[in-house]
Amino acid sequence: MNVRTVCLAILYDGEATGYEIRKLSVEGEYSYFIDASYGSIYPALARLEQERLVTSRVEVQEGKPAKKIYSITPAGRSAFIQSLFEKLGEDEYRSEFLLFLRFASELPQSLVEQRLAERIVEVDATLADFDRLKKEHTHPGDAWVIDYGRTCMQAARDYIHAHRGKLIALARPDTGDAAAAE
Amino acid sequence: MNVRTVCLAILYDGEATGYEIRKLSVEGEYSYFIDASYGSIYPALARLEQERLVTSRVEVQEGKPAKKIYSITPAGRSAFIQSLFEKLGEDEYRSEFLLFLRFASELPQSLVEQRLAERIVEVDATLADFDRLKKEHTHPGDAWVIDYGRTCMQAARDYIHAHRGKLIALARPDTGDAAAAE
DNA sequence: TCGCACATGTAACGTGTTACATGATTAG
DNA sequence: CTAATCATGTAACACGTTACATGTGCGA
Repeated sequence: MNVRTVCLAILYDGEATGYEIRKLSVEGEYSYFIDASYGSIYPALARLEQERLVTSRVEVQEGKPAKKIYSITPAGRSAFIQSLFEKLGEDEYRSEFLLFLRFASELPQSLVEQRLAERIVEVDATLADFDRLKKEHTHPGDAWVIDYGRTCMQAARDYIHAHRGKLIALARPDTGDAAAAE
Repeated sequence: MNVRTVCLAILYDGEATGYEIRKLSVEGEYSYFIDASYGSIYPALARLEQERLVTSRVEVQEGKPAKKIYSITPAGRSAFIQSLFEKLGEDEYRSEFLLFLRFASELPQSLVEQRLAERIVEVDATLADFDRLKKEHTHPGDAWVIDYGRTCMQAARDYIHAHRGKLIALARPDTGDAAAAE
């Protein structure tokens, strides 16, 4: 899933500027799909405009920089939907956190304990964010997808909570200093 | 989490060749962390050797190409563990499947139904793979991490199974042809 | 005999990030 | 007065993938 596709998906639901798309992709509902920067969004939108899949109009504002508002064209809509018919890319999950936990036996107990506690707090925050998102959702499929994410997150949270003791027991008892390597 | 770090993690548990590392990262237990190709692994190993974090020896074989077996050095071990003390990168999850489902209302019922069914089969295969992995695991933290993955996958599977009807109901009734794009 | 498994490596290419350039307004 | 928000865009860089180059032995 590239920035291009995400731009089309966002514009499918309504107009937006590059600035807004970036915000959605970092903080909004799309942050669970991608995390795009300006350096990728602006060129992607320019290319989509060249290909006539989106159009733009400039809105001058007083006190603020001019906005370039993008809209999806009928061709853009059908290209996007068409892409959903084609073979989808595989889901991918990358977790440095899990790599860290895998090496719990080589790490100090206090660090493992701290990271597990932090993670529970983070997951709870994400769970709360899902609730906010659910209130704001516009798309009919949104609620389903948000609840899917919610269910997985909740399972992760419960697992960590229930089994963290086992991992902490595996870790190296603290020695006062933080020498754990070797 | 880059290829470099994954190479160190794999070599932490024992010697391996670039060829084997790639296999582990694509089919093996590391495939849940990364999916690296030769084009990234060989240069990464060469660089790690330059930095003295790994060493290599060549093993000539009859009938097969010579192997270059890499081992981690004490400096490599401590550099890797040290990296786990530093702030970890965030987990990331990218799913074209969820993007697809979000647009269920724009897609034909039969396609949505098919993709959901396929996904259940895939998740079941992954679940079975976790069981295989658990039998083969060497690391003490492995079992915990595998069960974590298992728990999340199981929750995803159950959710899809229980709620798929809702999404299918949202989709466009089939018309015979596959015209769903506006 | 066709293609896969073994095995290493490079070059071209794609895609995205970070940092830079620019600049007014507003909230603390 | 300082930092953040709004707003667009480019250039340098990092990192990874795909395809190419090379070659043997084995099973279907």
